[in-house]
Amino acid sequence: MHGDFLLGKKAAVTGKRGLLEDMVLNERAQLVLNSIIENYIQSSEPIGSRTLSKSIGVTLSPATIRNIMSDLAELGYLIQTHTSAGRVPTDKAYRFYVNSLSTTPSSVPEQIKQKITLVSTEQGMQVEGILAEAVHLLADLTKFACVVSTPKASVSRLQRIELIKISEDRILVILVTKAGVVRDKIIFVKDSHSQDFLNSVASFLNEKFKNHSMQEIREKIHQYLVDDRNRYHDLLAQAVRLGKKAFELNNPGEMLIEGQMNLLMDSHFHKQSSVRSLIDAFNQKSEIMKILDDSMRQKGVHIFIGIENDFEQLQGCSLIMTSYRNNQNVLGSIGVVGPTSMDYKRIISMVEYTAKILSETITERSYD
Amino acid sequence: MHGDFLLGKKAAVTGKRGLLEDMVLNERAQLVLNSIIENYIQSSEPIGSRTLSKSIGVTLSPATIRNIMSDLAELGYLIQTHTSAGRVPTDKAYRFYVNSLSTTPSSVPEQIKQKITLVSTEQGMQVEGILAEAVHLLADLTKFACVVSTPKASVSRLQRIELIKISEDRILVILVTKAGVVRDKIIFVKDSHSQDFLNSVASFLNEKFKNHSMQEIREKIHQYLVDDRNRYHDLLAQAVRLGKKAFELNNPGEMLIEGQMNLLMDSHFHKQSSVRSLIDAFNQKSEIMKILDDSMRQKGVHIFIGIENDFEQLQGCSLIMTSYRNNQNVLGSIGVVGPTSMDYKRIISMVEYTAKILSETITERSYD
DNA sequence: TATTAGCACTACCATCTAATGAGTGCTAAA
DNA sequence: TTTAGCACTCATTAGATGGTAGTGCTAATA
Repeated sequence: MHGDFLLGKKAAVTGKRGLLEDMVLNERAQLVLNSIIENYIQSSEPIGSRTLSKSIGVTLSPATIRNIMSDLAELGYLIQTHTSAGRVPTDKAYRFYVNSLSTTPSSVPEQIKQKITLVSTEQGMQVEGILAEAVHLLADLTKFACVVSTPKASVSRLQRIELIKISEDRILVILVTKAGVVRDKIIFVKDSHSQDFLNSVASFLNEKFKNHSMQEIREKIHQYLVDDRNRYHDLLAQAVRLGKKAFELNNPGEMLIEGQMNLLMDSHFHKQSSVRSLIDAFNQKSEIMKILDDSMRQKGVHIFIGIENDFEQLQGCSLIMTSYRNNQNVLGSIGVVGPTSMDYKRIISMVEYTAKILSETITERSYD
Repeated sequence: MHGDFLLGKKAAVTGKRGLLEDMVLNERAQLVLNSIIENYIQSSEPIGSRTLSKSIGVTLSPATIRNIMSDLAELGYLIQTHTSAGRVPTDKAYRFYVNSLSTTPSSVPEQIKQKITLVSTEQGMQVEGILAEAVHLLADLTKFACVVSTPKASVSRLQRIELIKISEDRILVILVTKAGVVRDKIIFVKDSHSQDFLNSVASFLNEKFKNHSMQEIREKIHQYLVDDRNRYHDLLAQAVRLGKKAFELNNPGEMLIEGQMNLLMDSHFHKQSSVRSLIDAFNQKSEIMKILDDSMRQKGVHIFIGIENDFEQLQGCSLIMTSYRNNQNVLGSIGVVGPTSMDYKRIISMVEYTAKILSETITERSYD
């Protein structure tokens, strides 16, 4: 088998070719591969041996490069669109590239830093407005599609609850969280309550639960409910009953998408007929929401390259996701959806920095 | 000058060719023109005389039709993409077509009626959620882009105001309108107030202004401010001062857009390089907002065909807009953005019917 | 033994050509 | 007034061609 000589010392020593975790590309192969990837990211065109032999730093003849490329192809890092075309990186290659990037954290160019500022905060805007601005900004800078999830109410702590009588059987619940998010919903009740009574209930709930997380509150209410002692106390009993409904989480979580049109303009998607599947992808918000939720739970930037996406319709894309937070909690996540051949270095740094600024802005805004 | 014979009796009698309002196309010309338009709407391809002579009901030879077409072209109803191509309707032709449609109000096919139902109302969703569903539905049915403006706070009447202390200098204002819209914003104050005090102020404002429109409230507050008598009453004075800030309208009004991607898929925009300008159009939300606002003030369906749009970037599109309302007020508007060659009959009826259902749903939801 | 030069081969791409066909305008006949 | 006939136009398509950028393989070289 050819290709063996690309493997680093470890593999050479062990000689076991099947053990992939022990196999490392040798230095020259890495150089060639990275060079191909970076060239391709720039030009979006298949890279040939001659082109590469010029652009690469080291002097290697086209023929040598051809040998290396041939082996890299055999290992699954490169493919050819047709026999006489140059080579194009595979998802596996991008993964390799991105992994090698992550060792050296990229710095954001000062020029871009200046562009990433959020002004909405000055206009008395609420969290949602700030998120809208952030995602718009990111879409504008990257020229890809960007998504952001709105803060999960469940992780945030209660600032205040209001109960407003709408009709005999409807009550408007307004929840204000410490993170600066205002959520409202209608609950339906069997017995009519006066607004005065609702005020008492609300002030009871406020007193009892202020600064507690929604999760905690739900648990405490559950405890109250199973606890017999409270039955004789009418206000308490009603408060708990209403509170249960009020704090039930039933909003599936929302997200903002911006710059979908950018993607459709992108030549990578334009050429392929994958446009349709992209559109479908963005219409199925629940799937994208799932990805955003996942990357909320992890630290740092999270990257999904092509086939790595669980969501099939996005397997032609790469996703770069990260979370944002206030000083207390991780609130949600923000990220970019673009072609697999995106400029990872640049985009990662932009997403990272935008999330940082967003976190700072929202922290400022928090009600603590 | 040829073409004269197409003009109806009126014009023939007066003989004045310059007076366009007196000039009417004769019956046969109308038949041909409408036939061309309907054919083109279906096929999206230039219509030739032979094709038309077959599809048209009356027996007219291709040659005759050619003569008529030639004259219609001269009058500005048709153009050719190149000398030996069939004819394509102009914006003027669509305007003629749409005007002739409006005399016979179109009925919505039962099949489509069934599809236009809003389910979000069952899940305790608020107005914004219902709007989101409506616009999504419309985009899905029409396969074009759809927009809807959220209810203007100013036209709606106050249900309740809440003031929540956030920090020493920030107060969260929550406005609940009768239309079922909850709006929140932060106001900044110089002097710190206790939450108790804010509660008093809020209950004063609620008592004083409940059921009044925001517009009225602003006027009344203005009166209070210029009225000297109130200076001695501290609570009142503070309430008015805070109320002024709280009721200041500073939200530019929001809108939801859905199905932009549909447009980019549409062959009409794909062929032309007008895609870029479309993207720009949707990024400049203020312009679209203006159109939505305008059509809020008028009754019935409002149609803008191509060049008729004031907003230059949309001059390659047609817009079909109408307003929605609760039982008290017109709240906002909803509509479709599509190619000028859209199936007006179908789309108009869909927009009309969706707005009707939306109005009914929101009326049900209103807090009266 | 690793590298390189040379060569035959492949497939895409832009350009050109010719044929096709749908359409027009014009004129003369019905 | 309508229609048939004819010459003409122009977009589209299919083949043909040369150029180019790439490959793989082999033999020579360091």
